[in-house]
Amino acid sequence: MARTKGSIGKDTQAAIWQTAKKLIVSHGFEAMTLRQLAAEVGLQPASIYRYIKSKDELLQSLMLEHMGQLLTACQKAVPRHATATRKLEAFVAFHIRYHIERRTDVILANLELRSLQGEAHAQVVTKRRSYEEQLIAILEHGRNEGAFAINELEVAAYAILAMLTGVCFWYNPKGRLSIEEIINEHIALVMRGVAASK
Amino acid sequence: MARTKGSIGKDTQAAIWQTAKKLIVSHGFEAMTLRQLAAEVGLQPASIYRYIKSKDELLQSLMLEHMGQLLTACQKAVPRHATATRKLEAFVAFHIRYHIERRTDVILANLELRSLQGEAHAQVVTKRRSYEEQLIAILEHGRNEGAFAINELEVAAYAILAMLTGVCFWYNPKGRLSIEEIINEHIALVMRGVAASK
DNA sequence: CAATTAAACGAACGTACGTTTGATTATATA
DNA sequence: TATATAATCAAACGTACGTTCGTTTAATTG
Repeated sequence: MARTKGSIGKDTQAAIWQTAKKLIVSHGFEAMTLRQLAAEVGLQPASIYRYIKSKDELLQSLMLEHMGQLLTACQKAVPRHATATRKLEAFVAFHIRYHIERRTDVILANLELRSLQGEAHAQVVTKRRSYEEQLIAILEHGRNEGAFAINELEVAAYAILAMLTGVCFWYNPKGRLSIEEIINEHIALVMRGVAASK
Repeated sequence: MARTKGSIGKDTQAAIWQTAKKLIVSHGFEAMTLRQLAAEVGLQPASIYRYIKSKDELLQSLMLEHMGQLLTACQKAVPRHATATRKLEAFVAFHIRYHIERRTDVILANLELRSLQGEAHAQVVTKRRSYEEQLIAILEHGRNEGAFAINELEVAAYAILAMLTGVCFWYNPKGRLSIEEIINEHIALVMRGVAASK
């Protein structure tokens, strides 16, 4: 056989990416083989190479794309002119919702950074830092306003991000709690955690 | 060559375990090769098999040992008869200190669970659950006392654990903050986050 | 000091991986 | 409808992996 009936490059490309994400998250990047990926997509191993340059480049694409989208989505979701309290609430809600809806991408980006090398690794780290700085800026704004009581902005930011991202690892779509309920619980924890006593 | 001068099994065993942890954390379990491990320890690949039954069994040993020690250490560190507030403070302090001091083990246990299979996987998950339940019990105690205001015990527990464990991933021994300072920041965040308003 | 055990070695095995090459069939274009 | 292009295949390459085997040397024991 060669070209198969009904085969369209765009669809195959999408299937490869989606399947790759799933396999990487469940087995790890190193443990996933291109043969396994090809088999799940319904191709021969060699055919993958019409769509990727190498296995490493596949991981790079997946991670850089995810980080880029996360940054732009965040900038849209958090209001630029508002109180720090409102900004922080918006940030928490955005982060949890975005991360739950793209759990696969998030887990991948968090667990496979060490499999990334060279230029791409540096780029991902830089983008992650940009994202962290958006939260740090909000916390600083709140401290200047007198609304937040925080000694160490960076520690607080890391703590909050770890807490929120952690949802990805236990969230169950069939579970008792809706995304909104989960968001509200976390908003309560975070806002009380940073709020200045009155 | 064969047996080398001054070679002692106990030392080699320890070197293998320690080096394995380091390599697994930095490259991932699947990416670490036994040849690499042997080379760093100063052995031929075959010699590793005097100390392990297989690569998989090595990971199992490392993870089960870590989880077991974590559980017993926790039970010693958190007072059995005290207010929920004191218990929670003790738990936060213990968790951060223990996790920072054994960052390698912790990162390994958190990132490589998916490389574990069968019986060992189930055992690790069970032990992790036991640990989570210790925190849940403290939170429930505090809610019954009226000291904590928490709607969802489990969500709060997961959130707190994620936040505290996150320290392992950014802590820098040469950084500006001491372990005590980091612990205090987190105690502040957590205690205010869960405290009932008076 | 002889015999036994402990701790390593060197060489090899089969397997599976990422990747390359060139041919083959389906769709799009003119 | 003839031609060009897109999408896949089958087969193979070299490499590196986990692991096994039998041997060799160092330390321990009686």
